[in-house]
Amino acid sequence: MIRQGRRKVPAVSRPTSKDVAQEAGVSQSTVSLVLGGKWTGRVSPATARSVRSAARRLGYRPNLAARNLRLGTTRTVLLMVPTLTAPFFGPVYTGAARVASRHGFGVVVSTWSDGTTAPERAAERGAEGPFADSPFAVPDEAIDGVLASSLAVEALGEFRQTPAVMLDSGPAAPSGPFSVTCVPTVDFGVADGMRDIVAHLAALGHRRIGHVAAGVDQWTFRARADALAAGLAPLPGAALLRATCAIDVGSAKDAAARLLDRADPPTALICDDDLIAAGAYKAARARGLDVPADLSITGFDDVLLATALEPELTTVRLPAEELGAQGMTALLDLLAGRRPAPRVLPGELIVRGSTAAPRA
Amino acid sequence: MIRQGRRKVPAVSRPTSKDVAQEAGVSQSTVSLVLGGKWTGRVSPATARSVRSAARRLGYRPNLAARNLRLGTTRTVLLMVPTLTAPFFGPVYTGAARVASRHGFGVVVSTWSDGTTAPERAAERGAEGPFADSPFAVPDEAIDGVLASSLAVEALGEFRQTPAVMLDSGPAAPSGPFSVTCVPTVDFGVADGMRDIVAHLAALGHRRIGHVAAGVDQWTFRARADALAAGLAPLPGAALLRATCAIDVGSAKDAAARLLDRADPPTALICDDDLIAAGAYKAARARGLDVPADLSITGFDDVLLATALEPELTTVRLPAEELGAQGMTALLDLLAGRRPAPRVLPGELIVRGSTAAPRA
DNA sequence: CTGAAAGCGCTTACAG
DNA sequence: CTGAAAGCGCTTACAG
Repeated sequence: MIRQGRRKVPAVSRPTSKDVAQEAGVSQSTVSLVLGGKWTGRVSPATARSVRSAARRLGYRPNLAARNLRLGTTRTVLLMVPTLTAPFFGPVYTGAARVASRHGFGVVVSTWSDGTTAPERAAERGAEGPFADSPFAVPDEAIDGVLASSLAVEALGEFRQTPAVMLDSGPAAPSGPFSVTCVPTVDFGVADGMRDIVAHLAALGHRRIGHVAAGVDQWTFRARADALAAGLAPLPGAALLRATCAIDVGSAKDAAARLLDRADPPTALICDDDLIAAGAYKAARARGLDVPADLSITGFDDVLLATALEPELTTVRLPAEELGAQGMTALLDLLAGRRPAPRVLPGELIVRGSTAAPRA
Repeated sequence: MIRQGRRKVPAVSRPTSKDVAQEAGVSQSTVSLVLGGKWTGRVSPATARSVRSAARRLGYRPNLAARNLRLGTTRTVLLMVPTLTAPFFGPVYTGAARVASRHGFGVVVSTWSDGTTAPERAAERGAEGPFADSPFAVPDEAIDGVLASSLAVEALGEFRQTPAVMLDSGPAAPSGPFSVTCVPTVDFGVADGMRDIVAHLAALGHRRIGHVAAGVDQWTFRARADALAAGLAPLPGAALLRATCAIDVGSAKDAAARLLDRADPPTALICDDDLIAAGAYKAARARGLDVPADLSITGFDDVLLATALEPELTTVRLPAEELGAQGMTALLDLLAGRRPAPRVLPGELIVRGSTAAPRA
């Protein structure tokens, strides 16, 4: 009986394929063939039946570690996202896990801004487990591929050998150890979404626009800023004011306040994220400004919060769950030796109650 | 070279402990001893050094499948939660993953209400992978233990052999295949939290109280209802009205509306969840009621949404991340052969802007 | 149609 | 202080 330092061996050990073979009166190979679904033409139907019933009787489940060792595959994929505490990435996980499970793959997730930083983690793990020098909770040998949110570009260096797909990182090469051609991407059409927002606001009559921007140097936010500037440029008399903040309600409130407290405040606030929009609502309310009568506000993402706010938020819906699903599909393609084409998921402008014509 | 149906073998295979041994001019056993940290007194410091540097030079990472097979352990734990799309469980995961990673354990998560039901999943997996008859994305052989949200009680039957810890399921026996004594629990002090809410509202002068209750038959919600009734009972002239809903904003809005549209509407609404409170805000606004002047509203959980609402929500903070962390600590204790005592995490009343004295 | 055997990469008694 | 060997439970040529 194996006995590891801190762990008791289960009272009764689980049946193996050898046990099933014995029970069915056949060899281990036959059991493997039948249970692995590769028996047709090689094992008689009667034998197959008896193997199956023996397996059921014994409650046999194959040992995955053994299979993985033999096959050199783990059927596990790593999802790297900044956090699971904020609203956006839960659905990304859900979508990814859905398609993974459909193909017999599991998903483990690694986050790096949930309180602990990567280096701290490395130290923590090193303190206890051997070989624990990866900054991530999941060692790279345990996975077949990685699905990484764009923020993870540098971290990807860790997994140089591992097939990867980048999420929302833009069509250009991430500035890491990778070239364009080797990392497939799935992106949102954020530029189109921003153009739709600008067009919507312009049609309502807004000309002085404030941009409450996420202070994160990332393709997805640069693309938003660029599209906003481009969309506003042709409008006669248009002005663009910008304030930058972290992606949280408090920081966003402050940034919005800076814009609203100007001598010439904007009549509309375009926010890079729904969370930022929530902060903008607060800044408006604190100044007695009615949304949307005194101030129009827009968001990005369409997370649950967007419809919980009052009035409900006009925003661009980014299909987060679909991002996870498409990303996983691309990764599975890659693992199967195919070359997935870059994909773009269109954002959709959802007009709700937070936008209206500016006061005359 | 191994070659599996759908997967290419990596161009250059990863170095094994045998390669390291050769590079360092020692045996495989010595490599294992050194890298496993069990060498002191058994291997000379000089040899240890040379093994380490050989490992570094080759970029050696141990093969986890092999280690798991040998040790009969996976150092992986399954977290079963209803969803990762709603706000509460992200932090639970974060807390669990944090302590797990500190002990060299990984966490995989399994959700069952994210669109797909368990039986559907089983069918899906069966369609592709062999042996895929578990309803969960993670087969039970691949894990050492499970951390399960109370909603998962029936699902736990799947993992009869596996050490488990229940989260927020109450101190009594879950009505599944387990008895009290065999499943450790970590619970929230929801009854105390509810008592605090009632006391707070009563002190403000409220007597007609509406309970917008989650229509889920679960210990945590039954405990809230019981504590509410118990807290109100001694108050002279107190009345309790109840409406039931699903835990989403739309359903909650309808339930709150039913209470507010009565001839004798309540002056305060106690909601079982912050999401439900958001629905109550909407029902109030739709009727032109000011919160908190015309109607006080309280929530439960203190998710991000609570401070995004306007006015900010008075609620009971349930330390979700701590639940995950404590649960994982208990599970790790269990795996180490210890008997973790049941734990209760106190909720804390956070008074914000959504509660005030009723109108005279 | 079926079985005996090799081997995936580790860890750990055991023998020197 | 160090090495040779067994064995974890699978899958897959290979031989009958």
